[in-house]
Amino acid sequence: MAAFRRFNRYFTRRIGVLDDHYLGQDRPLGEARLLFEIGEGASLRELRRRLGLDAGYLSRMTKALQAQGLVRLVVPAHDNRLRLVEPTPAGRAEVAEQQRRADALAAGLLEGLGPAQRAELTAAMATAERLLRLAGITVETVDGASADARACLDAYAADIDARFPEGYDKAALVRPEEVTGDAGAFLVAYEEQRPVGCGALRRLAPGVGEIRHVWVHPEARRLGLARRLLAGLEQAALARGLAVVRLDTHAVLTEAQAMYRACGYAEIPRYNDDVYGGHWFEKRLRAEDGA
Amino acid sequence: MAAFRRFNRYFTRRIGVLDDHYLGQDRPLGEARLLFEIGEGASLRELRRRLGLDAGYLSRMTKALQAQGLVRLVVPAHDNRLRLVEPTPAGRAEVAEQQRRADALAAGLLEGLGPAQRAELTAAMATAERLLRLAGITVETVDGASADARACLDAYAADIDARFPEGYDKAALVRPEEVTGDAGAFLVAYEEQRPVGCGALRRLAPGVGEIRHVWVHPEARRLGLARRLLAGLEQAALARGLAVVRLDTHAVLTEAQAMYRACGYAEIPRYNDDVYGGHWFEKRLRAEDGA
DNA sequence: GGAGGTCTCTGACTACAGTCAAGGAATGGC
DNA sequence: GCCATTCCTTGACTGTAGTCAGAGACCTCC
Repeated sequence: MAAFRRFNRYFTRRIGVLDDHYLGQDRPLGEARLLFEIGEGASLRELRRRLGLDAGYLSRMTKALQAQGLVRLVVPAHDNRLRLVEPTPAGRAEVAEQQRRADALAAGLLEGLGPAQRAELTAAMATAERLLRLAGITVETVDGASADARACLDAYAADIDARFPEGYDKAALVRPEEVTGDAGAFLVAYEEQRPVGCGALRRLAPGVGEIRHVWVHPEARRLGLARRLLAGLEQAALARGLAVVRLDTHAVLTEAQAMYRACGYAEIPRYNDDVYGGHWFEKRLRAEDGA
Repeated sequence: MAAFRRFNRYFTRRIGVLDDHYLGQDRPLGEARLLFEIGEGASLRELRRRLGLDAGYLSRMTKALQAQGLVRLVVPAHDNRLRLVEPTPAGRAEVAEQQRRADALAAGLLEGLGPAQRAELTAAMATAERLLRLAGITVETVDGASADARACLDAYAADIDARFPEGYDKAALVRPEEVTGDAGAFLVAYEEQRPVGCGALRRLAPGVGEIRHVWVHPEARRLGLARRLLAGLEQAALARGLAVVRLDTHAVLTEAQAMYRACGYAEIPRYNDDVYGGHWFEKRLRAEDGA
């Protein structure tokens, strides 16, 4: 804990401040950040949400960037209230220059290290980033019909539709009422208010639950999030008096199968007529599981 | 490199900004930082140097803190121009509250992690900090009579005086002219403009140099800095046509002996009449050493 | 006993970051 | 067709950070 705070202080002082300062250089920091966030184009609404800025403040900064010839404002056809901000060639060049400067700064910071030390540093940072991200993700029970739940399921369906040789029919997804209240549960994992994973639990038979649709956003994989979702679903099952949970996976999802085995699931014979099923698993839950 | 920048961005956004923001809370960030830096008391001059602030700005902020009853200004007896800033009990309480808040924030960030994951995170951060610090340290050749060189040698002498059972007589230190120009070299390692280590090279005989006074500040140990200093001295020796370097160490400095062996030094018979010598080492240099 | 330098304080600024409220234009639901 | 809502813009502010120049008190060195 003390070590954590120590690192934070040291790192912020050495890198954080510098980074921002050099990035802006000849331009107010707010504008530089905004320009960077615009990227290849974004709506003002989106930028306001993402950066948490006041509408008036954002409007003015955007105008300033426009006056400098760095961005263009266009009105989208489908909604005349909105404004899309797009970088001009000059704006793109400016961002590239920002990146170049930041890279040069980073290179300068690493100058004193040999290749082996750099590799060690990179590995340590990757580990720290992975764990910090995982620490920042919260798993919440939401209504199966909520927008976030539907968005996750849509992404899940699109994801496996691309991976299954036979595709995936969205009609096979759980219905909201199956995962609500006593019947079951729907969990969504949030990273900085953005849903990045989900999992569903439904009642299969008395005392037996089924786990379905465990999914993690591609950008949030390899953090250990699927295990957290699984543990949360197991806890939800126990809370509903379901001492046994089952699930099936498609034959192509080999990593998923490995994870279920590692989490105490044992392969069992086919228990349903799911057309996508290739492997069936079961786990008997005890109170300490999913804690 | 990309990973490095990625981590910087992520970390700054997640931790750095928050940290500062929460720290200040009901007080301008500048004042909060200043109060923290004052610690148990400091002179305005010192604070100005350390924080890189404008004299007028600092004066005003200090006055503001004084008006809030958080610090006291006293004039030191030895120089009436200076002002010492000391925290009042209320100021101390304020800093403690800052710390408490920052700790709570950090604890909140780590909440989602189990003990094993926390340990992994802490280890990764310690590694990253060690390497970043090492990367930020520069080794420079300075005049043996310079203030920094003398400060390092004084610290070195005090250090080993405490460790040698028989104490240490400063008369045994190299004289500035022995480590100047063609005769030898004096290296000082700087971390953020502060000298944190040194090493001396002098000519012992034609083609033979002697390395002396390799020292690292207690707060900069275990970074691998002694090896860098040693490599720098070897390079300096080669540049002066000294293909062989020797050195001696006291019997109690066992870590130093291990380091010399690891760096290619072989123990040899006594080659001088140094009263502090307990082990004598030699290394034949090749062009690639010390590069 | 100056002369030159150091240290602090004060006044007068500037720029950036951010907030609040009013209002116009457009949209969507009824 | 109306009304509430959304989205953006504009004007009027506030507070913080930071700079610059001048002046007074004091110190050190010669």
